[in-house]
Amino acid sequence: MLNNRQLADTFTLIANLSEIKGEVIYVILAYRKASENLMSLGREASEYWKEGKLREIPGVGKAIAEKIDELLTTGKLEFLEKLKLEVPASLADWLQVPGLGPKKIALIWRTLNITALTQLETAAKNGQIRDLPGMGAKSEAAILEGIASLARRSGRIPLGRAYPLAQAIIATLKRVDGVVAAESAGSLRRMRSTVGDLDILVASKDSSAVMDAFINLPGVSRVLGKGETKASIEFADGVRAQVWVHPPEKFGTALQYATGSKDHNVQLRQIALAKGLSLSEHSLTKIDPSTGSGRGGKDEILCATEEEVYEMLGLPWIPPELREGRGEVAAAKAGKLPKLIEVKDIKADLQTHSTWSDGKLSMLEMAQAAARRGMKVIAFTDHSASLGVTGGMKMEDHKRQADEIKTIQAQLGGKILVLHASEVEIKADGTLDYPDEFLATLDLVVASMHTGLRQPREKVTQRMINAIRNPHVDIIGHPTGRLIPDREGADLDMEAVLNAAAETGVALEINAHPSRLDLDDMYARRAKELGIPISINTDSHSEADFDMLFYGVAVARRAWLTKEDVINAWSTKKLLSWLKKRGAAA
DNA sequence: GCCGTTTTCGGCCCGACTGTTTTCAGTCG
Repeated sequence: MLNNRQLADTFTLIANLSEIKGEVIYVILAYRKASENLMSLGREASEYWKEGKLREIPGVGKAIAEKIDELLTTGKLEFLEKLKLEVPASLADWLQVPGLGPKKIALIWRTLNITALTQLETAAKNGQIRDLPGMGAKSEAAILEGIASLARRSGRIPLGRAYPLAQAIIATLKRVDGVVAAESAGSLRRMRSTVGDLDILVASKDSSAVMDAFINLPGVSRVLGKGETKASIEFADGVRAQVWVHPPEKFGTALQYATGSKDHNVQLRQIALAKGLSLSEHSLTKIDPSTGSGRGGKDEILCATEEEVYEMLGLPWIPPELREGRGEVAAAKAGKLPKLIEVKDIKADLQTHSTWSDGKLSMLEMAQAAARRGMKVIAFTDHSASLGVTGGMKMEDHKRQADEIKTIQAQLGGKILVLHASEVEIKADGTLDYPDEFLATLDLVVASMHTGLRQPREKVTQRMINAIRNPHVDIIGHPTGRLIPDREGADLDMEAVLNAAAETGVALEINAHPSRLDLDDMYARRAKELGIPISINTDSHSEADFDMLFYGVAVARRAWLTKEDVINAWSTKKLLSWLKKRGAAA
């Protein structure tokens, strides 16, 4: 059974090949839209399919629904096979080359009759590109550069790497004379778990000073472009960044525009149009009814802040994490935006590790570090025995750990409550690492999978559901086991997993470590719909790890979660009573 | 190919930058 990613990849391929073929652009946009929507769907499309409700998926109409049906029934798609005969599938890879688009690809392919990326490289080296109509020596060099940079780049950049880098760039740009403000934009500001490049927006009247500072940042290997308002660079490791500079009085429209997402912006522009306004990164302009076009001059409305932009459209300001075109504009219109959870709402960290397993610090040091960050509760979830590489704890070790907790609790006083817990392994055979009688003695149990993640869907799903059904388990840790950017999560039937969680009331974790961010925002949002409590934990192994919390909160915000949805934001009293009730259910 | 408080046909965001053009096409976000 194909999952959403595989379906989405299929429609992206159709879009890419169709574009090279020269299909009308709106057909291509429709396939792309369907692909994006499949990727951001909280449930498997196959579930909709079983219910005969494929067309309820946004962007899926008659034609695409039929294609999904064929793919899920037969695993193949006649339409795509025919398309590949017309346009070789390897040409789709060429689109990855920066500066190469469908038109140039079609021109080169049809004229030189080559289809492989290596052939393209050879042709460019042999000077065969420069003589094609509309091309020149520079285009040829750009293609070679593009292919080389493709080799350097390893796909999207994990947020955990992009965020600190962007903060450093912003700090540098803020020191440039004349700079009033500098902020991240794009998917980075929306806090997606991976970003394509770093987008940064600067407010200043003097754009050239900013541009100079930008292209001279340490580590810059190439300047990809530089104009009056926009410049783009590549670092030696292949990471790309671009900066926009706008005068302070236009910063609101510019930041709004640069933050996206594309979908969100399209919806805002439509609202603007309905009000007789044209929204651009520069301003809102009244549309002249006689020409249908915007006019500059006195009809221009400038917005220095984003709040003003949204206000002009009759909307409350929408937090960037929600701006994915997933219903936030309609919610804003209806006054039904959620009051999103914030870092300061988090009062408990329910997955942390100490020297009892693979943590770097003692429980006392960890508890003090957590208390310094405003935590009122910390649970030590040192690994269970079977996870040998982590120095997992044997059952008999827990007596001594419990004694140590009594001692440090006395030292810590009322500053922070220490819970005796465990991150117990969901073993490959589906059983838990400790027997139920022992689990019942712990304050809190997190159950996680670290091994056997590549098991077939049915087996790994059943294994997860076993753990969810164990009444002693309170939280499922990093449910899919994905690692960004290296490892896809287990092939879980997430709808079945979420339904089981909804039945038993177990909490699902959003692991805040930027290499995990697991659950992701789509599943976390679906979990909320099903009434499943969420737990945001840092999984800290050292003091610095506690500062990763905001990444997890960002995922929760992207999932529309409020503090009521997250057990770590509950009062200590409510949290303890929830834990007690779960114990009593056993 | 999708969609509907412009509703079953006719729209579908739009501006910046680059390289090739001598007024524009292609790419990108």
